[in-house]
Parts: sequence; C-alpha cells; structure tokens
Amino acid sequence: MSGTRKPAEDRKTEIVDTTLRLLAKTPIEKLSTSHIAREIGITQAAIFRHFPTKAALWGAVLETVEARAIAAWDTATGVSPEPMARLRATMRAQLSLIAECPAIPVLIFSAGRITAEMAIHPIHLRIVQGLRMRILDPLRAAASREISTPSPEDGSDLFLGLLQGIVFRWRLTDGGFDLVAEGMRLVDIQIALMTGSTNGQRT
Amino acid sequence: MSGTRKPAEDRKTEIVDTTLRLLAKTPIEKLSTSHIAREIGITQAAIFRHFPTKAALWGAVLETVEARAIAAWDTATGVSPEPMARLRATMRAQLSLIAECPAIPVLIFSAGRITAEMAIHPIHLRIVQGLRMRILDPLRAAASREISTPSPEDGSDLFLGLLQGIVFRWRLTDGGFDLVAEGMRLVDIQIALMTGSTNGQRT
DNA sequence: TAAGTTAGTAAGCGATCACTAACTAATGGT
DNA sequence: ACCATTAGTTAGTGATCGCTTACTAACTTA
Repeated sequence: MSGTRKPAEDRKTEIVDTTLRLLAKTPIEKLSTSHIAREIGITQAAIFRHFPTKAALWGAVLETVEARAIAAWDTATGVSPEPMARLRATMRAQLSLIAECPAIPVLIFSAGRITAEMAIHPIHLRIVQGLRMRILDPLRAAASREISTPSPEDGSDLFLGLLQGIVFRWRLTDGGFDLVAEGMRLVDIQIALMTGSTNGQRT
Repeated sequence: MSGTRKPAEDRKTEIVDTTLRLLAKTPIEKLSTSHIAREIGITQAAIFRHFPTKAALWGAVLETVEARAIAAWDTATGVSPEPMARLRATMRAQLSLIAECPAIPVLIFSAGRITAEMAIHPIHLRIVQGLRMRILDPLRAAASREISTPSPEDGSDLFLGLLQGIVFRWRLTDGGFDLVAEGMRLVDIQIALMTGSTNGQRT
C-alpha cells in the first residue's frame, strides 16, 4: 500500500508545515512525534530519518516562522517611504501573519522554556528583536517631527505591547474577533495619541 | 526518616505553594507530580491523596493566584479616590505581584499549552477579566474629563497590552531589569499621552 | 484502651514519550 | 535491466507520565 515516497527535502518541509498546522490546535506538550507522523501518514520513526532529535524539529519550525516573518516585514517596509505608513504596514503585516498562522503566538508565548528551549531560545530572541527593529526604525525616522511625547524606544515598547496584548486576547477568546481589524484600530488610536492628531474623534 | 505528618489543609496549601515556586524555574510541561512530591519530601502518590487529579491541582494553583491577585488589586484600589491614581496603583500592584511571583506569567502565557487546559480556562478568563475591570473602571471615571482620545475600553486594552508586553520582555531577558520601575515608567508615558499633559518632556 | 479515621508509603499499572536498530522496497543513474 | 542509494517500515528500547491498589503508622475519640 502506501506508495508515495517523497524526496527528503519535500518531506522535511511537509513535517515542519504539518507541525505548524497542528500547533494551532494542539497544546504544545501534547504535540508528539507520533501525532505529527499520524497526520502526515507515515510512521513515527520516519520523523527521525529527517530530524536527528525533536529539538532539531522545533528549531526548523522556528526558522521557518522566522523566514515567513521576515518576508512579511520586508514587503510591508517597501510599501511607502512615509515613516508612519511603514509603521502601520509593519503592524498590519504582523497581525496578518499571526491571523493566518496561529501557531506563531503559541511558539512566541511559550518563550519560557519548553524542553527544547535551549535550541529554540536564540532563534526566538532573533525574531522578537527583528520585529522591534522594524517598529523602532520608523519611529526614529518620525522622531521630533510627527511624534510628540515618547522616545522611539519607549514608543516601540508600547506598540509591541499593543501587539502582544491583542494577540493574547484573540487567543483567549479563541479567535472570536477580527485580529487585523481590531488590531489596526488600536494601532491607529495609539498613533493618533502619539502624533497628537485629533483623528476625527470627539473632544 | 519522614516523620512529620501534616493536617490535610496545611499539606494541600504546601503542595500548591511548592508548585507555584517550582513553576518559576521549571518548564510547565516538566513539572510532574513526582517533581513536586520530591521537593516537598513526600511520595508522589501522596499528592493524589489531596488532589483527585493533576488537573485539580492546576485548578487549585490558579485559584490561589486569583485570590492573591484580587487581594493586591483591592488594596491598590483603596489607595485614592482619584481615578488616575487608582489606575496607577492597580498597574503597580499587578507589576509587583508578578515580580514577586514569576509563576503567574508562566501560567498566564501558557494559555492553551497545558493538558489540563479545560479545567483551567474558566479561572484563567476570570482573572484576566478581573484585571480588565479594575483598569476599565478608573478610565470610565476619568472619561470626558481628563482623558482625551480613546474610549475607556480601548484605553484599557492599551494598558493591558502594555502590561503583557513588558512582562513578556521581562521574561525574555530572564528578569534583566526592574519590572515595576520600567513598567511604571511606560504607564506614566501612556497616561501622559492620554491626558495630553506634556509630562515635563522636551518638545 | 480499643476502634475508627487519616496521612502516608511501596509497588506497580497501562499509556505514552523520544529515540534506535534491523530490515525492505521504491527511486534514479548508468 | 541492474543495482546502489535512501525513504520508509517493523519492532522494539528505557524512561517517565498520571494514577491506583494494598497496606501501615499515627492521631483522635468513645
């Protein structure tokens, strides 16, 4: 039976993709190699022909996430030369990325040590630092021009918090609202607060 | 050896407290009943004399956290009748609580990561909703008086995000900065943005 | 002091975990 | 058409998980 044997490269990405997909629905501690293999339709042992350890699989998953994130950020950055437009595009890109790959926050919020944490932590740090830079950059460019009160660093912390907060709430409510729409609404509010524009609101 | 037999009530709270303490250093998936029992100095089976299942233990842990949080929030609320002072006190209380009980964010961020999630989720929701109310309340009281732009609901989302963001960063850097001090700095910045006060900054 | 309750232990249950060794069969180059 | 390579299987390993059973020592109380 069975039949289809895939080249290692294809199977490897299939394993990673399947892991990411299952991670959106399965608690990370319950996502065993058996579970992944069963979903793909191969035996559990076959996983270990492509990854020496499970930690290596987690590493590959994180690196895939990093690559997707960087791609999304890059297209967002290229949208406009205007700093605040770039900031909005980056925030939107991150929200969209998470909306269509809910496994990302699962991995991000598990920052505090899963068993394979040692293998994962550096990649993890790199992703967060990368996003921070993409937010910090337009805030620096807009500093002492459009932005009023906070330093670019503090501003980026506020925007990062905004992201984490709404993603957290989105997960708590099990995706009960439009992450991108609600997120961008808050982003615009925060931008309005910082630029001092009245934003068409009352008062 | 052994010797000390404790009344069930005492032992029960000892198990919960030990779990909370270990949770600050141990990955949640690695925190087994054996681990907890070994730390206390009883057998693993003894855990199950006090809790019918491990999920029940997680439930008791969460309820203890809830009780501590509510106590901290209540003393914070009683500090001043001024809305913004109450808001600051609540934010400070939450930051202090987390600083001295780092297990709390481990539990909070592990939403959906644990096998016993079903038993935990309602308590979890209650805690987050409780905090949201304590933040929403002073913002409503200050609405159309001191606050300029956002609605109280959006404002509380921004403050909740601020909390989650800085706690997340604090954990990522392994407690590498003063959570309360840095957190309150951001809180004051956000308050300044909302009240429109210049806050003694340049520009 | 005898009887009952309670907190504890020792041992082991079945299930599942990550991982491995030995073998098999599909694939692709010559 | 052959044959080396290699993706995959079968069948295990020891460790550890949550949890149970059978028993015991200590405390309480009639």
